[in-house]
Amino acid sequence: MKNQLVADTLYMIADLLDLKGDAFFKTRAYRIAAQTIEALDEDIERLVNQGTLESIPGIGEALAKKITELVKTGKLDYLERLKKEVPTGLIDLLGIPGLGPKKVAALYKKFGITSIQALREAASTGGLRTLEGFGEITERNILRGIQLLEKTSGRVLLNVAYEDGTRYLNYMKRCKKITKIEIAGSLRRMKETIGDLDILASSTDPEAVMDFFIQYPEVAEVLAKGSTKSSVLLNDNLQVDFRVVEEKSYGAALQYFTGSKDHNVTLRGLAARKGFKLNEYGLFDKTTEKYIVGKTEEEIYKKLGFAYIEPELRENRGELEAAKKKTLPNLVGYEQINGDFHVHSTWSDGSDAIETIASAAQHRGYEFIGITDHSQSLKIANGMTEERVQKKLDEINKVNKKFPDLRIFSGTECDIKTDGTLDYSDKILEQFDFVYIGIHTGFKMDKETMTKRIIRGMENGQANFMAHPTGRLIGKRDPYEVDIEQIIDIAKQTDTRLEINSFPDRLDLDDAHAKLAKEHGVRFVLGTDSHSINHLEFMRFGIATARRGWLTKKDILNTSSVKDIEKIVGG
DNA sequence: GCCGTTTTCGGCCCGACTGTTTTCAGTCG
Ligand SMILES: Nc1nc2c(ncn2[C@H]2C[C@H](O)[C@@H](COP(=O)(O)OP(=O)(O)OP(=O)(O)O)O2)c(=O)[nH]1
Ligand SMILES: [Mg+2]
Ligand SMILES: [Mg+2]
Ligand SMILES: [Zn+2]
Repeated sequence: MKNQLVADTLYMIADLLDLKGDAFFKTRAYRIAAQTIEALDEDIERLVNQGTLESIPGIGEALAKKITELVKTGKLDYLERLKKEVPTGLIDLLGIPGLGPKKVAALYKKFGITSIQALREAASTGGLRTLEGFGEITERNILRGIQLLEKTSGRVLLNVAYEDGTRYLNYMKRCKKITKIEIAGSLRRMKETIGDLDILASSTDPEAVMDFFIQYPEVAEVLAKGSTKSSVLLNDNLQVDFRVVEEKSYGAALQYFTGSKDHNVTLRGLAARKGFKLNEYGLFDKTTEKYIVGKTEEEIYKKLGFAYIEPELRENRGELEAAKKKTLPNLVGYEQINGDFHVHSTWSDGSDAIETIASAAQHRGYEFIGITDHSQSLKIANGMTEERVQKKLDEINKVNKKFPDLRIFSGTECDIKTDGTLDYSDKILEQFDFVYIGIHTGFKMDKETMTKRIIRGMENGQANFMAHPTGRLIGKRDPYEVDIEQIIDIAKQTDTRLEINSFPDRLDLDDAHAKLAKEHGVRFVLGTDSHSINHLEFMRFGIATARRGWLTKKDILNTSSVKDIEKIVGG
């Protein structure tokens, strides 16, 4: 797929045009198109060949022409000419916090600075202050910005941000001046990675609350501090943005601060067309400026003609249209999960015994737990030989008797070998209550071979669930090459449920693929892939991913009763 | 550059904090 290449090229053009000082709305159009293409399920090459690029919102005649040239020739004349005008090194400088296109362009025009190294030298020798709009403090801030850029690690996994956020919130709740407080931003939307934490509070004494906010012991640096808004950097380099408003604005502020940005921009645009003004202080009459509502999110969406939209859906992926038509799905709830299908025990590479896992599962209020150890060829993970399988089944029977209120399902995470056959004979597979199949070795295959391999696995007849269907590890490993649309079709045909693996660095299927699969009639299971009982809590991130994929209770087997699950597996 | 049940031209979300400025531009949320 060339989608990412096309998107990256459009982002680059947008940056270069910004640096050139081109019209803001033009560069925004490039970014919107880039974003749309990045999120596209379809192969852009197909659209190019069909000549249907312009059917994509945000792509018109001019962009379609450029994209077509890029996809067909691998080059884009327009970009080559731009690069001659604007050095691409300037794009790196845009990554420095506090520096935008105007300042970077000024630095280039006046001093010929095109690299971070050159900028650092100029700033540290006091060489920038002669430039209009630049002073001593600007020089210091630039040096600090370069340091921040170099040490900051980018985005963090959802669970890391979740823990940081929970700790900060617990600290803030000790502030007596706060009447309401909660997490907003991408963490409230439960996105798979988080760029920074966003926290909202209401108070009649914002200054006192701001002081309390920056007193948090984990704060390494205060980046900005005002009466309604402050930002800090934590010791672990995560940034935290904090806003304080009055209670009558709390709902409007929560709506604003939860985002996403695209959702907000679209919603505000629609509000304006109806004669309103929407900002973080409330919904106002555009002409009289009169406050209409703002205390709760619900009343804002309602006044604008929308059903309430759950935070996980606010990505401008069609939720506003659905909310208008009142066709939003009733999302699966965080409390509706009765158990976990994917847990490793000491029989393979898990660190806890089956009985320990059972006890932890019961403690979580689960009605069932599925023990899924690795299959025989996965020796590196202590995969189980067929003889050991028998012993493990015996143990599960015994432990089941000790836990009358918990059903322990005997499962397996059976490897799909490179030729698409499964790692156990049918005779063995039949003895498990359920069978997960998955790819664990031989990731580097061409798309067609990998797709055939997985399809053969699903068509085996013994497979119930497909584990982590794309094999990605967020920030560490790209998904293997696979035709996900074909996998989805065959999953539907063979009644193989696709997993939403809930381990934070997997979240696989991801939200967008889950949505796509659901639209094709596929059903799902959630599994944490726990290798220790401490991982069982990752279930919430799998549920979040399911919600972000517009899934409902009935899409997910884990919400069923043990009796109903037994009709499908383990029967 | 895109887009259209008020428009094919003229809009395109709206506001806080900072530094350098004497009234605001730039950057960021
Ligand atoms: N209306 C409006 N709201 C914005 C804009 N930029 C950000 N916001 C709102 C929506 C965002 O979710 C929220 C927090 O901003 P962040 O930059 O932290 O983004 P977010 O948390 O969504 O993603 P992140 O994981 O932090 O990158 O502020 C904007 O340009 N306009
Ligand atoms: Mg954020
Ligand atoms: Mg933020
Ligand atoms: Zn596993």
